[in-house]
Amino acid sequence: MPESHPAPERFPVTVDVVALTVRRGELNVLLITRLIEPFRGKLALPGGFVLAGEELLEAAARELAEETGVGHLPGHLEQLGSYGPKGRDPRGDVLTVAHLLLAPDFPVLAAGSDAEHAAWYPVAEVPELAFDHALILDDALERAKSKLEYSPLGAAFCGDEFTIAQLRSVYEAVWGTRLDPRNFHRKATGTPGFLEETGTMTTGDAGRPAALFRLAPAARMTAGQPTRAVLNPPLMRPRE
Amino acid sequence: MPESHPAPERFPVTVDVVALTVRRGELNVLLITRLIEPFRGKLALPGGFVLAGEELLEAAARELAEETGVGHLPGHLEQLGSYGPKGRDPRGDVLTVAHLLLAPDFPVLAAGSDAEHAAWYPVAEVPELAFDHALILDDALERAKSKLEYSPLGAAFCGDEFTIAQLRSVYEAVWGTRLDPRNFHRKATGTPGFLEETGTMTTGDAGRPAALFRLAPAARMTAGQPTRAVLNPPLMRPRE
DNA sequence: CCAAAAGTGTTAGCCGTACACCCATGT
DNA sequence: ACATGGGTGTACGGCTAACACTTTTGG
Repeated sequence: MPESHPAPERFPVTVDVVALTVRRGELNVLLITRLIEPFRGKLALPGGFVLAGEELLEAAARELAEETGVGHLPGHLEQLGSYGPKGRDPRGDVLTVAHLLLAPDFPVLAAGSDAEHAAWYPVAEVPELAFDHALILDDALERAKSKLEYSPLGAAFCGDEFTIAQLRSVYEAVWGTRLDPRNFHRKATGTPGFLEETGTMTTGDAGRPAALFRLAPAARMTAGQPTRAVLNPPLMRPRE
Repeated sequence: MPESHPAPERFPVTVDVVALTVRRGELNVLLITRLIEPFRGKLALPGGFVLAGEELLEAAARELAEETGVGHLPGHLEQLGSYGPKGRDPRGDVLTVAHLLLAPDFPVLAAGSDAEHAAWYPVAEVPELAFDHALILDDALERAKSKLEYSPLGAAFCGDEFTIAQLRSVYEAVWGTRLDPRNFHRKATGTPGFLEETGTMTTGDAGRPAALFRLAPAARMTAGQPTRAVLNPPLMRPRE
């Protein structure tokens, strides 16, 4: 923290959100189509300016709500990192604090605002993005992959209750690998403090009904703060 | 990225640096004594305003140099995370981007600037800090601990050349545990792409001379960017 | 010779992987 | 009956943890 000898420069500060979900077995990211310059017509991450009196997470949650129409925070939101301020926006220096949302598939407002239109895109098919958003997306994907190894946040992609197979398909989509259903089942159910059985079963699907699980209390959020609980030993993603 | 309907708020943006080193087997952090209000007389992390045209890392490196007198970046510097802007400074909203430096023990300028005086403090004995710096320090310590598990950055605490025992003492200091010298030796030297022998040996110490190592090329920085190389399998810290 | 630290060998047990096998439902 | 997916048992291999032991220096 400095004294004020050099007049403190002030920067416009934005928040961007990399919202990830799993749809039909594929990892998807929420992108908006820019209807204004710069980068008009290009895809970009949802985001916007931090307003006076706002915390970073608040601002990210607000921008997400404004651009998708979701009523409340649909999943787990955390800070990813900050980018800039130099050379990322042709209009001038802007610092952006990127955020990562891991959420179940939620509907985005069909008719976006007058300036932007949001939709899900499979990450494997994302075209060129505006600003430095391709870099931010890369970092977000890497963060998501490692989050799944060491934290119970894979469940953030599912609803409140889910089967082991649904959870496994999340891991497979995010990591881009196939996992052995039997070993995954044993590992997920056998990790203390991770899952708890609801007692109910699925029905109507093909095959034997599956037990429904939810996150164990120790693995859930604590007072709005992301849990520090760790999966130990980790669920390891196959390396290459 | 937004259109400009709401006049974009502009924030003063600072960078703070949590500089960690290992001295005499203890993890130490660089702190400055504040000579001006607010928090006059209290300890704080070194840091200061981001200037126009600066990147975040540049600003962090500049502040570090200004407050310690080091000529060049003495170790590995990376972004930790952003804090604020609300309620962290009594003078008004300030966004700060915290950084983490892992470095060998380097001397700090005895006579600091007119406003601040920097020195190393063992992390176990850090008293109350100014602003939200205690929170930032906690996050930095946690980050440092996990960095050692998955990256070769433990070596950033050592000089260019070091013995396995010196490297082990880094792990022990950061993790606050004792490690078996024999198993650590095997693991460190046996991990492909981590260390390479210099060919020279120490001399003059008690006991058998030790071989000197340096980081293998694959584990070093690439063009100023922190390496993404990963220790796989990780060097695991004992849990509890 | 003794202490001290470096480095190697060896073993037991845990855990991840692979895969055979049984269970319970929909059609 | 059969297909489909849920769930359990089991064996092998690699890795960690624990520790006995040898090597090489300084005092």
